[in-house]
Amino acid sequence: MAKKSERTRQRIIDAANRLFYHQGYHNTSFTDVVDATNIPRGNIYYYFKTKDEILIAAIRHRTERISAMLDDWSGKYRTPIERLHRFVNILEDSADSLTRFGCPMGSLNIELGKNDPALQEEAENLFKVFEAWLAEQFDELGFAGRSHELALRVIAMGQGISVVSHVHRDAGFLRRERDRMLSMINQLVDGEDSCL
Amino acid sequence: MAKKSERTRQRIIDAANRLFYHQGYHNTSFTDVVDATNIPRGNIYYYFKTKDEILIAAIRHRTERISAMLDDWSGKYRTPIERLHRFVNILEDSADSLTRFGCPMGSLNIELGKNDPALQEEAENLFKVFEAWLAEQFDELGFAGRSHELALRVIAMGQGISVVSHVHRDAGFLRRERDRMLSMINQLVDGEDSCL
DNA sequence: GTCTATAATACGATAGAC
DNA sequence: GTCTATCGTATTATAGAC
Repeated sequence: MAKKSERTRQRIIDAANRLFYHQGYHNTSFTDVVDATNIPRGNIYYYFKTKDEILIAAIRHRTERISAMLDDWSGKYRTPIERLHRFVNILEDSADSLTRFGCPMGSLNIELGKNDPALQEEAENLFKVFEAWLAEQFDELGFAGRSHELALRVIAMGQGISVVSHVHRDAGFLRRERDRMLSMINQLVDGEDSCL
Repeated sequence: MAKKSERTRQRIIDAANRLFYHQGYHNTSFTDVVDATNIPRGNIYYYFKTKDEILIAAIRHRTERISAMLDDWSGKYRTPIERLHRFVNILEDSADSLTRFGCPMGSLNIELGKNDPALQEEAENLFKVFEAWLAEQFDELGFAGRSHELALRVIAMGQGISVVSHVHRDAGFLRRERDRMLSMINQLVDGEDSCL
């Protein structure tokens, strides 16, 4: 079992990640993290020198979790098409939170991109991990020449769907568009003109 | 000519709109507005009782400007297809700022949607105005049954493109995807299967 | 209507006892 | 390593002179 100090550190990161997602980074205060964890201020400062450091640790933790998830999917699903379907079904798995709070990585990047270039660069990795994995799948499907382009397009579709469903609090739109994305992927694999 | 007090009020709204777009609402302080306008604090509070009131006035002003722009386009362009092309070309007109700061209405809605429901409802109108206008164009094209669905989809595509180009600071992606959107609209009008 | 001074509080961060 | 008390500053907002 991990040391207690490691678990404390992780509790801070988990609470911060949730707060930054639900409230936004600049709208979340240090006191919010204290209250959410019941860990005293000074103790949190023992683990992280600044609020920015908490954010960076939170982003890195998210990135690692996503990497692990994608590795798992690469092992669990044998064909690229199954993997792409699994990816698109994130929209279903997270329909409620996407509708309420937007996409965690999209909303964070947009907030940080405005005025915090160093932090946004860290958050950009969340996208890069997904995009590299998606591009692998398109490579395997024989779209080597434009696999990255297809990956970006799939990500952009997911982002657009998340934004609109969030703006209107409309999970129905999200689910309808998810179904469309699944069809488009099927069409691409079947060699039809698929709009992707 | 408008009264001086009206012009002062408008100067506050314009500066706030710019700051909220470039820095985000919660990351913009009252002092930022003071510094940007050179209008003393007390004077700004004479026009707006709270920071939230400045935001609401700024959103309403944006909404009115968009409405006026769309009315102008409805008069200036005679066919729905020309109007849809004009809409998509926003991506070209604003390529630089979209890449640097994201979409003004998308990023604002995402920020406010997290924790400020009353303010987000106001910001949602920015989307509704665009969507109603787009739906009119699809109605005129003979897609009456699904004109709102098509409008939402066009908006979602624009949002997704904006997010991805902002995240990677990649105006090239934005321009390539804009071209694709124009083709998709042409295909839709030509009766081809267009993915829209 | 215009502007300065300042109140009241929230913020990120530190000092130092234990 | 843990925790409390507090510093210095930035924040939104107000009071009140002009």
